[in-house]
Amino acid sequence: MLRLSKLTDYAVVVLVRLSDMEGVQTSPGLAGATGIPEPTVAKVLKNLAASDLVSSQRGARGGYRLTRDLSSIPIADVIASIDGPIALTACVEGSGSGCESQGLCPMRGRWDPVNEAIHKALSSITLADMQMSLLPAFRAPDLAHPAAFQAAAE
Amino acid sequence: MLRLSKLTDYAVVVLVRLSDMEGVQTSPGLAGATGIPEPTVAKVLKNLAASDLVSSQRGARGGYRLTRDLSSIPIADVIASIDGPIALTACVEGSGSGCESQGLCPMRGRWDPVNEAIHKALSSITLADMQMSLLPAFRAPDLAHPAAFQAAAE
DNA sequence: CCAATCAGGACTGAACCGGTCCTATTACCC
DNA sequence: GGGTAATAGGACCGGTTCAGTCCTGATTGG
Repeated sequence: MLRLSKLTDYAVVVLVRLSDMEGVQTSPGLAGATGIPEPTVAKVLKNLAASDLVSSQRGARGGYRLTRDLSSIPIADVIASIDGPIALTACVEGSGSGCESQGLCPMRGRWDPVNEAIHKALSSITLADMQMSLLPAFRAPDLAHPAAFQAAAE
Repeated sequence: MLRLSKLTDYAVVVLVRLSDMEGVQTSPGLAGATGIPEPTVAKVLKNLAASDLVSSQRGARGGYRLTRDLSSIPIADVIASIDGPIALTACVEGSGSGCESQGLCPMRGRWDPVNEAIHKALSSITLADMQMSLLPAFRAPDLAHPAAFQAAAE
């Protein structure tokens, strides 16, 4: 299944949206433009800022801005920013329960080639690629862009 | 994070183990050989049998057997067998809630290139590759192979 | 006929995730 | 200088999903 968190999808939406708009954008503003609830947008942006995918400016008239072009942001970076490091096994991401302590981990290294292949695949796709794969209808005329199901709830 | 289910890891262990042994193997036998709890092994084998990765023989003296060589089993098949189809978004795997009904899905197609890249990456790695990437110490002398943490609990 | 084994589903307890909210802290503007 | 608008960074709760177990059939060999 390889489930990807929904937050990561929101992050892509927000980043693409951010590239469509000029200047500094606030998180309430982006929430309105994307239809994603404001607290959620804020959470996503905080994570993205911590990973330097966007730069933040505090205070009144503050907001967020892209630090680089969409074509310079591999999707792997976005996933790593929201979901943490890309790895498939619990073994890799320090669950720490008995694996290292025993010195003998049966699955040590087994998934390494797989992780590597996935990481490589995700690094070769940029947000610009994903933006292009969107249907033209959703490519941000004004605010018809995002979460239609959210809009229905309002 | 891209979490992969633990069952899938078990499946790899069992399949590799199965290729090390001659003839038909029972699920209690494989449980003993791998250290994985028997009900869990049985569950995994049922799924693998349903996907034709192993063939089953019922009745007394029955058991499981590999249907093809490890080098002919891409890891993508194992993941699909245990975790279901490989797709990252909830949208793809029929959650059905309002997405299609509205005719306008904002994330429609956005993740397609990513899914495709991942699927391709996972299809290019076979179980034989994963077997080789194991440390020699764990490559099945007798039953030193698997879950060391399980063995410790017995 | 009996025992061993697979088939298939139901069930439960625990972990994870999405989403919200609250309290600082910073910077602009009057 | 004070008020306001915005980010920073947590803590927190509810729902969902998953790992693991068990139970009841169906099948086959002795």
